[in-house]
Amino acid sequence: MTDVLNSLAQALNTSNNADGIIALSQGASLIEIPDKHRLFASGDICENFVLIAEGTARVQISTRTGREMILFRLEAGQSCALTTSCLLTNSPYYAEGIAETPLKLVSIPAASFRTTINNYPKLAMNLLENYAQRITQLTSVIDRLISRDLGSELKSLLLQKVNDHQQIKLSHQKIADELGSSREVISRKLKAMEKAGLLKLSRGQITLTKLKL
Amino acid sequence: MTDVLNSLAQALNTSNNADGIIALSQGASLIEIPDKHRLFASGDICENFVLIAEGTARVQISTRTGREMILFRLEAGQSCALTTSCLLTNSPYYAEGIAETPLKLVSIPAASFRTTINNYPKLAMNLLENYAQRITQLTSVIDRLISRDLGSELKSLLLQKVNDHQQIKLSHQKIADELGSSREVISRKLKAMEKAGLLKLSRGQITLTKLKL
DNA sequence: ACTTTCTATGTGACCAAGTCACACTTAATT
DNA sequence: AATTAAGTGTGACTTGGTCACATAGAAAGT
Repeated sequence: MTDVLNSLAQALNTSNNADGIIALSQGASLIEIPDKHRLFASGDICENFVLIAEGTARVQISTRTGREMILFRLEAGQSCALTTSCLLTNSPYYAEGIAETPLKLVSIPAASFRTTINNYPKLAMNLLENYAQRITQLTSVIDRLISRDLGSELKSLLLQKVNDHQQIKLSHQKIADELGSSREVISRKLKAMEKAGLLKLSRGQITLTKLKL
Repeated sequence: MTDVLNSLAQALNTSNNADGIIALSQGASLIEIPDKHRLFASGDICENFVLIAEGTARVQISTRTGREMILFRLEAGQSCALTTSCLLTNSPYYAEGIAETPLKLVSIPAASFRTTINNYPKLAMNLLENYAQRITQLTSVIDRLISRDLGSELKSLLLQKVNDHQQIKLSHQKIADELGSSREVISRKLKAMEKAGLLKLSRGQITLTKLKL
């Protein structure tokens, strides 16, 4: 149980709010999740409030045809806005959550969550700030989707993911998933950029030669 | 000032939390806005927390080429999630807000907002529930965008907007704006549906004949 | 080393939707 | 009646997504 408390304190950044932590911890449990595990799927009903104590996860949405798009990532100390949203509106998930590393989660049953949040403003504030971030991120995703300028989206993703040796170690499929596009389209765009001398392609890796923002 | 308090109480649904209302009202003001007025534009910095006391507004995003897409609408008693989000993350608006009727707004300067929200959990809870709704709506917008099945989107919009006489009184441009599409595309889709005998087109109005969900 | 089996990539054909440019039509105004 | 503005129609073109494959490279087993 000390683990749970520590994780909570660390995650919520509220060492000075022991009451809140104790209250929260009634019914709370610490869960360990392996890498790549699916935390929730589209259509699932949300039954627990979840806070990430350790690791990172991604939240993505996908189409019938198997195309995916990453909405945002969650780091330690963050709660999933979708989860809270589903709890508060009693609606099912629209998206799915996947562990990108092994995770430690603090899980609190919906019932305890609803009562606790009323008593502990710090938690509410933490959630609010979290929401604020997500709203901004979601709006920017929409902005990207509606603009449909895949070329520049691709460029900035490459620049964002490039390592110290001018390399990007991602398959075309992973890139497509990040951008909500399809593998073939990304392959073609990259091929064109290679022909233009901006980069060099090899299996599972892209090496930038001239590409600047 | 009584007006402000009444609006606040009504909007927040917190008649039993007079303290909060009074605290909030320090620096708060009641603003009247005419129909069609632009409340904020993309790139604006947010300086006030805003709560709708009366009327409705829409929040939309637009591209360079002039295409628009409605993200969600705000009714009386709701705060704009984008506004709160911008306040909390200190980031500019990504979208714009337009009055769809004459509005009465309660406006609270950013400074008062930040301090007040810590003291009044009810307000935080109200905002949280609001956020929860917006997250759901934004996610569903993304879902629609990524699926790109304009045909069925169009159908359900028509069914949603149809009046008692099987008519929809919207220009093709307005429909395109709701769906984030372009006028020409909507015109063509509608034309095709007319040829298929599902509806009848006339200037500024569509009459459904056979269309069912 | 060789074969099987993944996973990653390349490519053509086709389709859906957005963009551009412009014509045409109906309604409102002067 | 003439003019203006708003709404609609349409062709040509472009981008991006889908489908159906072919090919290539890596990894693992025999």
